[in-house]
Amino acid sequence: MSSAGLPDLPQLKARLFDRKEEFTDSLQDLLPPRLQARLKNIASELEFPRGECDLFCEGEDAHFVYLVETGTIRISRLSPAERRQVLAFVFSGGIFGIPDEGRYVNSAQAIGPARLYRFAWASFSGLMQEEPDMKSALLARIAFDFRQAQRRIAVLSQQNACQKLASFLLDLRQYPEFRDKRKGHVRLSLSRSDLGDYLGVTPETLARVLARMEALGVLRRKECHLVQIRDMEILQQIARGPRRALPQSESSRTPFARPN
Amino acid sequence: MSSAGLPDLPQLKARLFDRKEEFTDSLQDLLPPRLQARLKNIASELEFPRGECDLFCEGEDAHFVYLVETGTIRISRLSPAERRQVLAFVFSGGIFGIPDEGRYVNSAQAIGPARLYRFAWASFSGLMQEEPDMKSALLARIAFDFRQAQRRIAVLSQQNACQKLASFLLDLRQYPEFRDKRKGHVRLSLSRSDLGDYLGVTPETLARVLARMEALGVLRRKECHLVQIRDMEILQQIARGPRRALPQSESSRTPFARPN
DNA sequence: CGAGCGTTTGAGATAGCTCAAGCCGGGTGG
DNA sequence: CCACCCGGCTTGAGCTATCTCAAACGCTCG
Repeated sequence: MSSAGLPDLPQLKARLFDRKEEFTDSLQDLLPPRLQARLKNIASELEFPRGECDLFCEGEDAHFVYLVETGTIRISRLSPAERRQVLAFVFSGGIFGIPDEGRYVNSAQAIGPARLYRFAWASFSGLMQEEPDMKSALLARIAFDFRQAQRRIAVLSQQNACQKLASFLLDLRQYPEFRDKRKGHVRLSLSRSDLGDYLGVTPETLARVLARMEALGVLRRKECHLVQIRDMEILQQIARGPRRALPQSESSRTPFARPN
Repeated sequence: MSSAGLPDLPQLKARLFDRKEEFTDSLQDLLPPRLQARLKNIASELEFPRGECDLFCEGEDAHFVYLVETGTIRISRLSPAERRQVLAFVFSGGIFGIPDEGRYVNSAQAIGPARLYRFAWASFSGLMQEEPDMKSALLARIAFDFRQAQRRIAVLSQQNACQKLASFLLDLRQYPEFRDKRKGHVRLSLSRSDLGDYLGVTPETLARVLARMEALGVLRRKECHLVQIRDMEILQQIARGPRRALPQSESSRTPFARPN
């Protein structure tokens, strides 16, 4: 779009609480066909079956970068207290595995079936040196990921469990792979603990929050990995509302911040 | 360093809980002298007095990018519930104000005296198009910021108030501008609410946590913006420890997770 | 010297954690 | 085909860290 200057950087599409409907920022889409081809040239294609598959672990020497074609990749890190933090889920078009001083700083697993492109880091960075547009595309993508991370910072540190879940569900709707055929249905192809570790909440709390939302009529659990959003309006109100309602007064604004 | 491929990307130096002693990732340091000069050519220099100064607000049209020479910049965002989240503090060598679709997504204020370089976005991105190394440096810096954000995600969602404060203090030691002349002294040039909004904790809790740490002999409050670290060892243990100690058992591991 | 802001301390309320038990569904073996 | 078992999910009960509101304190600047 932006005619002058960088024709690539300003493509990013994430705002804090105002999500957009379309939401693609896949690396490929940022590249002209010629570069897509060059990229494919140095790629090897990987296919993963159902079930979890480790791709790499934090601390390992990093030889490859990955690009997601289909599926969901879990990027996580282990705290010294043995607790896992899920930093992000990477979907179609996302890139991951960029080294820091030659090593991976995070771990990555495919959860469920996935198709990936894998690039040797040497060829990948060589290609970037030859092709400035390649570098720009990566820059745009990382800037996008950075903004996503900033949104997560805000969500994690300000929102209560309900709000976090609501935010997550609203985020998911951006990704076509999660929308079920029937309108309003969202497929959670994640275990509760994956989701809990992502939202900074225990699986038990997650279950309770789901139950409460169901009681409120906001959603319905069809199977434990399929939920039907029944009231998008309220879901959004929940995500936007205050963490805690005013203790002794009307609960008019959000019917959720004070659940009892 | 890295001879083959990208001579710039792998320079990043942040690991999750294992901080390094030196910690510079300033944009300038990533540039050869020639480019530093070109950059300075398109810069205008800004000087701010003591006290808070707004640089820009989220939502505004973005015309400038900023580079910090000295001082501390607070990058923040307002949630729909009127609550401020401090996303980051930017120190010397940091860059901020990169637009998303032509707009700022965050707000920025100088807290305390500061010197900045300001670039018109058009010239800045033009320079990046001409000079691939410029683009690489920006890429490296944003990748660095991204990793910082990931660390913050882990800290915010796993750590309790004590741990967050401990982590913050340990982080600060990386930045020379915060080390007081006397060894072990750290100058908090931030208000308690700034720090609280950064750590996702109320100012009251922050005060209590400081008091507890003082009682434990980990640190001492000299003035309310100057603390002396008295036991670095324990401070690190606190930051690494579990969020909550095992309810009924020895408190041998960390003397802090269960404070009473 | 007083006003006013930022910090600290106190008291009570509460959301989310931990531990523990029940539940449900899918896969396996008889 | 059924019974069983196992892992993941849910529900329950109690506990605690942190929040909220409110008051005391103490600098700093008129």
